[in-house]
Amino acid sequence: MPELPEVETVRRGLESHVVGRTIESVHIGRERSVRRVGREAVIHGLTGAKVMAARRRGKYLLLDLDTGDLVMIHLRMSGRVLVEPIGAPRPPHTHVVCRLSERNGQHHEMWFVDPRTFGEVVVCESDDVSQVLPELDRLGPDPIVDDFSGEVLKDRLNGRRGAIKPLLLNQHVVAGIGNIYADEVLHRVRLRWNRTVDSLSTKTINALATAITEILTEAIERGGSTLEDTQYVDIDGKSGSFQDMHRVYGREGLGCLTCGKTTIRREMVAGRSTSYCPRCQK
DNA sequence: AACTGTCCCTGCAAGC
DNA sequence: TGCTTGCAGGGACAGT
Repeated sequence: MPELPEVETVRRGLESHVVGRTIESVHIGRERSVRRVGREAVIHGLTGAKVMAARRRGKYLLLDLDTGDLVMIHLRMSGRVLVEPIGAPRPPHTHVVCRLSERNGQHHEMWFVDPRTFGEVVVCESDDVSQVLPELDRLGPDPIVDDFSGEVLKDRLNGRRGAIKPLLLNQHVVAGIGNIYADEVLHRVRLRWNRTVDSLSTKTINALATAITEILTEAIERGGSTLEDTQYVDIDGKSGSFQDMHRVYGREGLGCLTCGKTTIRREMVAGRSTSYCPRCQK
């Protein structure tokens, strides 16, 4: 599933392949992918616009256009952004196609591909961002692009109750962590998913913040995690390799790589599968 | 205000 | 073999 490291990998691809180019034409194959503002607004907003920058906050990709408009792309569960030469066969579920201006004698298309159609593409005027994309204003700090530390995390957890894992998944607390990295972070800090916030010492919260930054950074360096089912790939269609470093996620029934003395257990927590080592994580 | 459960959607794997 | 069922999951939303 695309989480912060996967989205960051896509952002870097956009930076090298799309920033500086003009979108010459747009085709929308499925209305649902542009449901928020509609087909006409996306076509009108993108056509003829030059992409000036590719940014990211949490799992949200943001493209600044020379027209002053902003593009938001969210991959949700199964979205992909691909850049391929004109004429390359489009995969099933290619819902948005942008023809890019020539570079080094080559024309390319940027595709938004999304089998499960939870993802979306939004285009709006910069002045209207808060109105069209109110969730951006509610995001917690991004551990990579914003200042982030144990102090910041403690502040974000202040006033919140309950189990730590759902809070790590809450984008209002910290932006960018999803199910895979929540489980991996908790394992590194040796915390069970159900540990309550009020049971965590300052020292533990500091360690949690450090693990968040470290794991996300390591995952970015490896191009994110590509799982068997959703087949996340980067903008060139290449897989990530951080899945090889997972110590709990997707390892149910396998031996714990940390203690080597028991097997990884999995249970459903708030509708999400949760993997942990019952010996290492207390 | 902040928590929990439900829903959106498709592809795939497991089970009968 | 071919169907049905369950699972994967981010985030908006409704209900508490």
